[in-house]
Amino acid sequence: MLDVNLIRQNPEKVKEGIKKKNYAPSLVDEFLAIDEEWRKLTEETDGLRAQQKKLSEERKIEEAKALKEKIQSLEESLRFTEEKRKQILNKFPNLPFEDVPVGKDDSENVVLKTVGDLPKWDFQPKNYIELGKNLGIIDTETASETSGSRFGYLKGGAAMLEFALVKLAMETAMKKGFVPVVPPVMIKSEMMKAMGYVDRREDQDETYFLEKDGLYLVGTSEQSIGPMHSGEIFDEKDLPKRYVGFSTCFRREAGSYGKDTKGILRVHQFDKIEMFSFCNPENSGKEHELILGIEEELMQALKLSYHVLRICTGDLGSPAAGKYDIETWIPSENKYRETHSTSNCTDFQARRLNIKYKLKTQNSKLKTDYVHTLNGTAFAIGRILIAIIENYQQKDGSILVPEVLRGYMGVEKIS
RNA sequence: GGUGGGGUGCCAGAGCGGUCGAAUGGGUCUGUCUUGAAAACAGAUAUAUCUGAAAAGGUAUCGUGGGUUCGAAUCCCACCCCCACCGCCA
Repeated sequence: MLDVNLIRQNPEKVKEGIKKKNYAPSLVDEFLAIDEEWRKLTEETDGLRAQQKKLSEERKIEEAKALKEKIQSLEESLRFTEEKRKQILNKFPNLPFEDVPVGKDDSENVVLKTVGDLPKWDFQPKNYIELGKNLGIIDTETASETSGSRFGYLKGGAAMLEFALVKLAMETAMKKGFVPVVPPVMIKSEMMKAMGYVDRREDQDETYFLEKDGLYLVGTSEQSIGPMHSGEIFDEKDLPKRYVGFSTCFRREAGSYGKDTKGILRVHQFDKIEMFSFCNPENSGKEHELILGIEEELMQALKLSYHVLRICTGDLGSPAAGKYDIETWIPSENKYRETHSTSNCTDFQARRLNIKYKLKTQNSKLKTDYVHTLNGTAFAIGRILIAIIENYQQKDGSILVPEVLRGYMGVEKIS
């Protein structure tokens, strides 16, 4: 949610910001109009209520009675207007930081740096689907029988790789003060809304909703970690609050028919380790760098080639003000593909979740302000598995286990 | 799934139709006292929103949403959540 006062006082700036994110600037005018109406109604209703209260206290029951109907009808239109106002306000995306490159979509993201060498082979490398099938560690055919398209079984070495990756990611993040969490994967709709993922039709189509229970399946553990502190006020000294969550993630992939239909790159269900941080607004820039740093550390530990992208305004998504992606080299596609993403959502989610912190002002008075929230992928299992399998393949079709994972795996090779 | 109990401010806990934004205790903060601290004493201590330059004032908030009433923390309805026990279950 955006700060109402920002829209009122700085409509041009807000227009400019949302336009960069491909939202219609007219949203601002729409809001200002309804806001004006809402204020008028509020003032009127409050005045009448004050009158009624006074009469009531003086036991002028008849006179108070006369006001009742008027107030009730005013309250009704106030409720209606309020609801509409809220709806419009919720349509606003977070504003991008000034230094985010302006662009219409993912084609205009900017490569910040490229790290690691591309693998070289003296044989014809295979893609992970073939490798995984031959080794019997990835099975999408059986999965399509049991569950339909875009599902997969990870077996044997692939399953063991997952657990090794989880352990590595958890341990790495824990060293930086992240508390490990296994969160619920079903959350209430109000929490999903607060995280800013179901405001628009397109977003709704992406999530699974359990009608009978009124619960959403999370698309990332960010959605259930954010609400952990909903309604809380932190002491300044308790920030940052860092979590690293492991959870299964569910995505309908409704808008991606025909895209990446084979294999496990784009599936309805995968496991992911996700970092999440609640922090002092002053430090959110630094915190973002920290999270990106951990992602890179993990990539370097796996010795995979990757590059870091600064995501442009048009590709940011609703809650983020700034975002980096890491794309990892996928030999069979001869290109880098997205494996990690980290966003600074500033106070956008905190406003709706109502998460604040107490700070001392200069004259040592206490006041509260919203925290900033950030999230970032440690490992998205399916995708990082693909990268490992392809980049570490051997001539005989076996997969060398990356050195850092051998201790967890107990083997050097998957064959 | 069943039965019973319950959700009140930072915490504990009273209130069960008006004078209640809410007793009392604890905590926290400020001041007095003190070389310093403790103790004692005095005072302060919610949030949101509207009007206003400000001072100030209005309104709303006792799990959530409706309703009854001139008036609701208090009565009614629905929902959510928590606790205990029973059943089922990894």
